[in-house]
Amino acid sequence: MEYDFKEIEARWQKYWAENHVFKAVEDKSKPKYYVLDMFPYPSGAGLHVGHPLGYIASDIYSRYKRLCGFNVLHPMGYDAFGLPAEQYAIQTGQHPEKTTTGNINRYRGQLDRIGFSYDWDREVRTCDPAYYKWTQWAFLKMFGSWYNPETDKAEPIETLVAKFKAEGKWDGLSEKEQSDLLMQYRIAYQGETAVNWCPALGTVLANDEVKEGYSVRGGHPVEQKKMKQWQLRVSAYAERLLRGLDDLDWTDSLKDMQKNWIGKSRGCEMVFQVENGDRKYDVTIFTTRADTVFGVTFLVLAPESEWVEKLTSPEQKAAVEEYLVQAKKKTERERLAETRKVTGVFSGSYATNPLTGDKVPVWISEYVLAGYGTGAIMAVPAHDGRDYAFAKAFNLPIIPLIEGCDVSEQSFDAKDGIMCNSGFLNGLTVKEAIPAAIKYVEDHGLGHAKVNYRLRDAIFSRQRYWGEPFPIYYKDGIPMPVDEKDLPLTLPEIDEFKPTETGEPPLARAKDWTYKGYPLETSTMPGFAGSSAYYLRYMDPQNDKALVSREADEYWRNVDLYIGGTEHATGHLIYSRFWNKFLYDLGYVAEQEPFRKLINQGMIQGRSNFVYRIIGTNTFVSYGLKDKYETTQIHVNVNIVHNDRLDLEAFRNWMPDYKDAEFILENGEYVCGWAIEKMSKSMFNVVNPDMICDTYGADTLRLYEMFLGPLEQSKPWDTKGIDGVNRFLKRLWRLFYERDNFIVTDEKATPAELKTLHKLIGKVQADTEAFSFNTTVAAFMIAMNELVEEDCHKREILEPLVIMLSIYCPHICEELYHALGHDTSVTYAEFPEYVEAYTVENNCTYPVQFNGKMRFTVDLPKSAAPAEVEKVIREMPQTSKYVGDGAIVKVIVVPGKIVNIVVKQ
RNA sequence: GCGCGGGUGGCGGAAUGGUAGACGCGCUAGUUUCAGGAGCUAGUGGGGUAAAACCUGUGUGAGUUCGAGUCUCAUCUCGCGCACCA
Repeated sequence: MEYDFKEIEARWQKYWAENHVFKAVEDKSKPKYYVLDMFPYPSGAGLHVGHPLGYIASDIYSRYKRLCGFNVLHPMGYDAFGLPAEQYAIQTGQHPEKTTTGNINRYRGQLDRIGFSYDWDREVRTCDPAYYKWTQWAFLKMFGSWYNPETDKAEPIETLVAKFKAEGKWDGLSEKEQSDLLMQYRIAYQGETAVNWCPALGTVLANDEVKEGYSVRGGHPVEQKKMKQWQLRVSAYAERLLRGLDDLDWTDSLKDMQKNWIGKSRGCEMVFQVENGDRKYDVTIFTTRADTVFGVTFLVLAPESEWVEKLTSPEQKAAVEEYLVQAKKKTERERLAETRKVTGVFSGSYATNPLTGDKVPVWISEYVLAGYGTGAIMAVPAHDGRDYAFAKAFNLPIIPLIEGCDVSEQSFDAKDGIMCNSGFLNGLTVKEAIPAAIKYVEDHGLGHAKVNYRLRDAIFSRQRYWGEPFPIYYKDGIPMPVDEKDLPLTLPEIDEFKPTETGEPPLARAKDWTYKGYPLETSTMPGFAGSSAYYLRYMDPQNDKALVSREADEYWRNVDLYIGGTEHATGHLIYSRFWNKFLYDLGYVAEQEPFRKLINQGMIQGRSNFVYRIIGTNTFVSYGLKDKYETTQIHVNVNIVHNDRLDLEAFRNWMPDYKDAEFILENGEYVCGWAIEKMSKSMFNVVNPDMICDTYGADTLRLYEMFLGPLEQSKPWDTKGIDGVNRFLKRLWRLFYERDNFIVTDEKATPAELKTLHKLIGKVQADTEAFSFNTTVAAFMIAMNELVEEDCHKREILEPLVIMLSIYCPHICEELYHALGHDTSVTYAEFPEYVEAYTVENNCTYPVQFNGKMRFTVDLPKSAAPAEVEKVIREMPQTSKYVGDGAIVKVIVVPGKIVNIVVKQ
């Protein structure tokens, strides 16, 4: 009987589905384990071989945990709202729901072939009204809540109203005024800010959706624009999001990314009095270097700062306005490109240094950001590189404040040295001077210590169709929440998916888009809305009374292992944590943090192949000979290349242009060049998992993806290496079958066979728990080589082997497990127990004393020549003069030969 | 500029401070087969030898150690993230 993977895989996949083998049911008698993949956006291109990498890893771990006796929750779903389906809809008129459903079905088909152990009964789709009901529900909760700084958590807005009433600030306000007041406190609020506007997409974008001035999706230019938008008060959670990282089992690099994004900085706000003619204003600045206040030689305002208008003198008005116009015209991209170019304009007014009484000019410059701190800074050119560049460009004074520093060429930014020219701070180190200066400022009522965060509130509106509608309507212009009982507020049908002629979002096209006779909000929610709490929904996906029931939530709690790409570090992974903390504050979920352990799988890159066409001909020259000709390098479809050898016939048939291609061969073959590039259609290097499943089977695919290298590393896909793991499975099969005969016996295993097995058990256990899947696969191969060598066909060895291997190759192992006489799925088997005694059985440990003080333990195989060992021990005192009392000496011996002496304290 | 990871054969990659290159691909030779993008056996870092011995070897340079791919410092280089955040 041959290893017929196609038949085997199809049969067991059907069996698993029909018997709901992977169904997760709350079971308080078992410990839970929640393994989650970042659910995919179902794009039109389908899966390539890089996508399932993380899914395979999480599946292996899920199956491992099941064998270890855990009740495993391992669900899957789709992040189904999003721009590409909508862009496609605009071009073709095809409803996004239709394309999305089509893509989901295609994804499901591809996923099913790989043999994942998902509980598909728990599938969620973010575009399903039964699902986005709870996205809208969470939004309503955020709209109806505020962040109470005293209790340091979110609370219902009613507690704030009560507070206002008690303070006499509420009664007497009009309905509009009350709404406006509360809007400044709500967790989900509407506010006017500078947003990333993408004209090509016709929508605003969040900070993490923009990269280097272009939209992440589509790569269209993005500009800054002031607009009224829905926002989430993520910034209120900055400190908790930062502190929460400490308890998480995430990589340091990912934590650093989040820390960086949150951007906490401790400093001090200080008030400078500014005179514009005879009018006086108090301008507050933010600085982390309060100690340098004696070196302030000017102030700088952000161009968008509200102070600009008030502090511009009549004489400078024209110049300032000219500058503002110039600054506004620039796109975000141009600003970035001119990062080091210094621009600015004098406002005409002067500020008084609160410590020295000196008068310094107030300038306006782009290098100060309106959105951070107070939008105004005190400039200390001697000790800040940016201020220095500005001072040099506009010829402003530079006062050094640290003994012995040289500021003739560049500023001295380091935070060390002794202060000088600084009044009462003279003689202190910088590290002493900072708190001393802040204390002085506070004591004299000139300002106060202040912590700032770079984390901004999340822009939550999108001017698009294919997203969750906001459950908000406008009563005489006042935003009002839709009643909870009327959720979900489903997306209306519209005839076209473009914005309206007047530039309104597509929802404005909907007929009767009203609630209680009032107009509804026409924006929709962004992509991250639906993905922020999906892990909670999996716990209780059919519940129509709550996002998740208390019972389900208290059993599953949070995700124990989350696997996904690093691209979500500052988007989804921040928003989800925020969302979860908010729900925690209101008592809806049991855990503060959603994802306990997180692993970022690396990208699988493509391996492109090239052919070399001699210029002006249709002749292609083999790689080794190409330097003798003038050639152009052309991408060739990797699927018609094997081991870098071109299939000439397939090449001629590939494209009409190559029908009559001629070849210059080396050794009778056409050798292609190659390079590692991103896997993409345009480079003809996309490898489809379906194709691998057809040729080699899902078990081989799973094994090979893990074997490629460490999970977290990026690595190239190279189909040619797959033969090795495929061979491994064929050899496994041959341990069970010889032709049509089942050859497994009940014979007792030999010590050598037991050693092979238990070495493997130990390695599989340790490496799987450490997520080192590539070395685990290698361990299986080593064991296989030994078993083939030993010609072992014994149940005692093969059964535990099959159980362990089933986490990697479930289909073939299910088949073999049943062949061994079992009638339940291998999923319900137990992970074999590791017995150390079997693996050290061949070694001897000799404790040795020297001079009655030292003890040597000599650990060596039996086969080592005793005379040789004795000699070493005798000679040791001479060769090991460094050995102290109580040291343990270990002699490492390979058969017959002493290799090294180890000393351990 | 700041922060975080990496540099090991022809390739992907292994190595609790202790035989560097596991395992796999590729390659070489042999063998088997009607055939194969098939199976089996042996070899495979470089130099050296008939074969051994031997020499050399983990980006570069120092250091710690009886012993360093691994630890420390410096340096070069690649990748990623943030980026006028005061």
